[in-house]
Amino acid sequence: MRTQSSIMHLDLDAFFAAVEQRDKPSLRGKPVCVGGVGHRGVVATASYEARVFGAHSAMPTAEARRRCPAGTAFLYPRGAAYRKSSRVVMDLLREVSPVVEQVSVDEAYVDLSAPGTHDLSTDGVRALVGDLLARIHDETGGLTASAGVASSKMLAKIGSDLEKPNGLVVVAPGRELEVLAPLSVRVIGGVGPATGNRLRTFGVETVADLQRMQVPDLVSILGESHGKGLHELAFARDDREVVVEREAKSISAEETFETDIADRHRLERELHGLTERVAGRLTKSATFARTVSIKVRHHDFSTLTRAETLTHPTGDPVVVLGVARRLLAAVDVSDGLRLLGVGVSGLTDHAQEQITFDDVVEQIEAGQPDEAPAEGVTEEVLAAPTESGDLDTGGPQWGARSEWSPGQDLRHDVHGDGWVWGRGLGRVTARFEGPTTAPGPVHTFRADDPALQPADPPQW
DNA sequence: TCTGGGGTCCTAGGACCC
DNA sequence: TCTGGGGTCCTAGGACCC
Repeated sequence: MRTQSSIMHLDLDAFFAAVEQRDKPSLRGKPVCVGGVGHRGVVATASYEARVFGAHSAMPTAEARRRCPAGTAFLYPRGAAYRKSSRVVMDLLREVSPVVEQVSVDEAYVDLSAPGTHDLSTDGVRALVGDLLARIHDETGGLTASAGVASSKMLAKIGSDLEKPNGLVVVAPGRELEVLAPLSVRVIGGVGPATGNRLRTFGVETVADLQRMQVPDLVSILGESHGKGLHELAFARDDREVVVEREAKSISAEETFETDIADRHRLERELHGLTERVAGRLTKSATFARTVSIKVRHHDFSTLTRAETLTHPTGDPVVVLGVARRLLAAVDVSDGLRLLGVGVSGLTDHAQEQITFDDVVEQIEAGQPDEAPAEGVTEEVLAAPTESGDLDTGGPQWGARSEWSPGQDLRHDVHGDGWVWGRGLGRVTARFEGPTTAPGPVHTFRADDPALQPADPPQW
């Protein structure tokens, strides 16, 4: 904990939904849910208008559809559009201080003390961050953010949430416990539903309750690390620094299928597509992995993981696929799988160690040729067409197929720039408008109308 | 029509080594 | 025919975060 309020946490308000409303004027002031729109999808972000009806992040989209009125927009995420606005915001943060820790696409910590030139009095911080929020609004075409500034990461984060949206809370040094005590234990990072319930059975609901607990009791309830850590945080003792760069520790890809898959051949094709995505990112980041894992979810939502560690790091998609196939082969899929995933961990940026002749002999003698693909895996298999189609084209994620997806940007030869309102039965309905136009007209086309093209996100 | 996708960290047990 | 203690690596599962 610092003696000055010099750590800022910034959070963009209902980010995905706000970008959609910025780029689609007809949706401004209306309920919007962004996320998976299929029957197994969940909401990633609900606009404030949709929250009024009870929609929120992580809610099944089917449930959100039930709660929200007709005319509510349900849109696939447009990752490229979000990354573009995110970049603008992060660049603005770096103008304030070079020490910016980006936590996610819409969230970051900033060490305001790093430049050594800012006035860190409460009034000084208010002026500095107030200006920053105004600049973010102006340079992103109207997005708003909320900020908290405090003596620690924990309090800064809590502060940014207190007056959302478009809020600014500066916790003056010395006032931390006062702010913290009456709040729910759930505001503390790391206290989720399970820990919250656990604590409630011991009569602990607020941070003040938590402060009255003895460390040994907390440790017996929550375990060594969590128990001690929580006791510290309850008294606002938090020394975590703002760190600019964090190296990735794992890379993974997974997919929930529209309907469960029991067919091994189809699962193999899915595994192949997922492995391609993972290995592609491995290659792109010039890293190598030593552990390959798969993840499987059954119809009843029971989930298992299986992993295998290689003797040498690899970046070879054929090797990753070979291990993944071997792991999948040992899993019972007869009841069908709801989800399949592939991951790599034990990442190093060193090139693969040179495999010597002796190593190979050793492995063969041990009957464990783990650098070699499993039986039947060949380059040919890897080159086979995949279920997921074109990979990494910057197109929509979240299970969106190459079909038109709700929310997607498009261009029509005559009508110009617009977006997909809905599709089905070989038709696609589009609205022609953009961030700087008035709400525009709607037209319906054949889905394969040659006058219709996918387009890049618009400039606001 | 219940429950996405991409991550991090922690725990616990077994293997193995000294 | 009884059984240490510590450390590390690996696997599997679970809580949590956005």
